[in-house]
Amino acid sequence: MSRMRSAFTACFTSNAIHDKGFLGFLRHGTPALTTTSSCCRVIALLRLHSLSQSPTCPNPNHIPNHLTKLQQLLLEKSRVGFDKPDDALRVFDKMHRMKPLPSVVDFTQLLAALVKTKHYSVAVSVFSKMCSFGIPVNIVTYSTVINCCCHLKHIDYAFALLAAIFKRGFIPTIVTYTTLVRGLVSQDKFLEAELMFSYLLQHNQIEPDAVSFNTIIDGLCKTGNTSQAMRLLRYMEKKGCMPCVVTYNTIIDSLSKDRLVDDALGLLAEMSDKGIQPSVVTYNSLIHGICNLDRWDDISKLFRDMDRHKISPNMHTYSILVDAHARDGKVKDAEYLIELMIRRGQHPDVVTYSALMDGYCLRGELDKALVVLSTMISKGILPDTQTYTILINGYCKKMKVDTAITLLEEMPMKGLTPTVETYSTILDGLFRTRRLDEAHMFYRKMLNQGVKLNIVTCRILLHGLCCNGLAGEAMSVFHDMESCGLLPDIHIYNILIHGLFKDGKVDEARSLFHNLRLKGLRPGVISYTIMIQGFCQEGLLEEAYKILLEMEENNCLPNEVTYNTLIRGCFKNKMYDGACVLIDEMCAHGFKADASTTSMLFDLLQSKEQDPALLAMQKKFMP
DNA sequence: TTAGGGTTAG
Repeated sequence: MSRMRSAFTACFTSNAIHDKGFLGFLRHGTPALTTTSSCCRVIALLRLHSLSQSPTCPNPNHIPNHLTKLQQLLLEKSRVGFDKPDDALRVFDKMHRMKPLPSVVDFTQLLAALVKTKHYSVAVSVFSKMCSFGIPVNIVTYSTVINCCCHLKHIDYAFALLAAIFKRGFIPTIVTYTTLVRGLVSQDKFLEAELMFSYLLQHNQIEPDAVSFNTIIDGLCKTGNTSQAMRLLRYMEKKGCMPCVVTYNTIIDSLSKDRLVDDALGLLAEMSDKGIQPSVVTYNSLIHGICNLDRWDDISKLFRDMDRHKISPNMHTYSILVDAHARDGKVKDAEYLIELMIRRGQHPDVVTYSALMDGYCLRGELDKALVVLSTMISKGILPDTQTYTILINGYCKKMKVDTAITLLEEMPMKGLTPTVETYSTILDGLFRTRRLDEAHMFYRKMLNQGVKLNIVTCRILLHGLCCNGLAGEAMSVFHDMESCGLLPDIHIYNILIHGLFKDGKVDEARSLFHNLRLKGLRPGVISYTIMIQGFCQEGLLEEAYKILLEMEENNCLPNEVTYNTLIRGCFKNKMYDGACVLIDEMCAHGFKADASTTSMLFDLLQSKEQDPALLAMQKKFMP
């Protein structure tokens, strides 16, 4: 197991750590910016333009007949894309033999057509052919190819192209820079993205528009800095750059995910004050957030609001609802929602069906999940990585880890790449079935394959070690985690404290618990209950009771599990008076004795022991 | 003329 530890360190030292940094120019005061904004004027002009044009808005499918055949083809293809990249290559072949040579715009449109159908690598190779044939390119061509490199995760190539732009004397535009910033964000390099954006602003290299602000706002939200995203929204307004529906949607979504649904609803109201029309995406994010809080009444309100705005629910909306019901165990309702969406002309996809499968797997009804899978396949919808992960989880929870591993091995043959979640699920399965050596080997394999561990993998690893009596090993892994800069959360501490108590390491458990606040973490009801259980096990009833008082002082109310744990502790330690008081207190809070407490109580009431406190208790419960 | 464009579901 110590090999597991060193492997763990190696993995984390090579991983980038998210930093909750925020825009330097907001933190250190605002430099002189000249954003009084041609961008806003452009937006305003565009708005006027679209308003005045709207009655006779040109048909986007209409192709003017003064264009050459080639131009017509390219215009059409840049709209719909090429089905087969080979077709684009053939067109390119013809183009570069034409005399006179088609214009740079024609060639750039060919690239745009490839981007449309996500054939990024083909676009890059066409571009390099263009360069070697000496076909002229311009800043738009470069920006298009930079975008392709970013999508291909070759951010270094993208920056090499920026260097080439400077070398050839072209001037990058806001689009070029925003594309690069977006590339950095998508590669988890948010700090660099932020640095680049604020540098460009400070040096007046760009006049940021809503899209460029949205890109940074998106990055802030994705790195857990929603409040900074809010500040940037206010900043862009102050600078006269109008936020758009996407700006709001990005922040509303992030707030909803942070469970701050009321703040998100506040932004919805703000949109309406400013005359910004919400979209179905706005509502979907809100519905998702509200579902997570089980505020069903609010969902009906939102649906009425959508109706008022003439916005119809789409596939995402239904999928969110299917998922919420399935997770809540209401699989029949989830099934009904799928029927309803079909009746309303929406087509459930792999996400929708997988959500339903997950619902069945969570209930342990693997057979029904498999029925959903075959329904899905019969409709021509192929399972994806997430579907496999859900099924693998279903099999692991049923202790059928070998079948789960077979599914994992099947994935590459189906063109699917398992994610860290897929691997972590199997790791959990191996630990649950106490196949420790295999868990170890599997973990090594994960690391060798370059799987980037996340906090959930750490939880599974620590939990697996603790449950198998290896709390000491878990502690070593935990210290490595800390020294590698990965921030342990409260769940990690709960797992460790529980494990340490199980191993009889009371002092270590106590000191971890006391360190929580130093680490900026707040113990929750689960943490306190684990402490109570641990102390009770060790016969330290006084300390256990002190924890109960401490949690109340800290406004963390004990729940049914907390009371039952402490009451059982009293029983075990023959503290029958205390148990009686606690039982009354528990009932006064509306909680009940659980099965295990009840059976202990029952046994005690039958007992022939002559303890005066026990006799008093017998008198109380069996008068 | 041509490019970034996002945001939502498992």
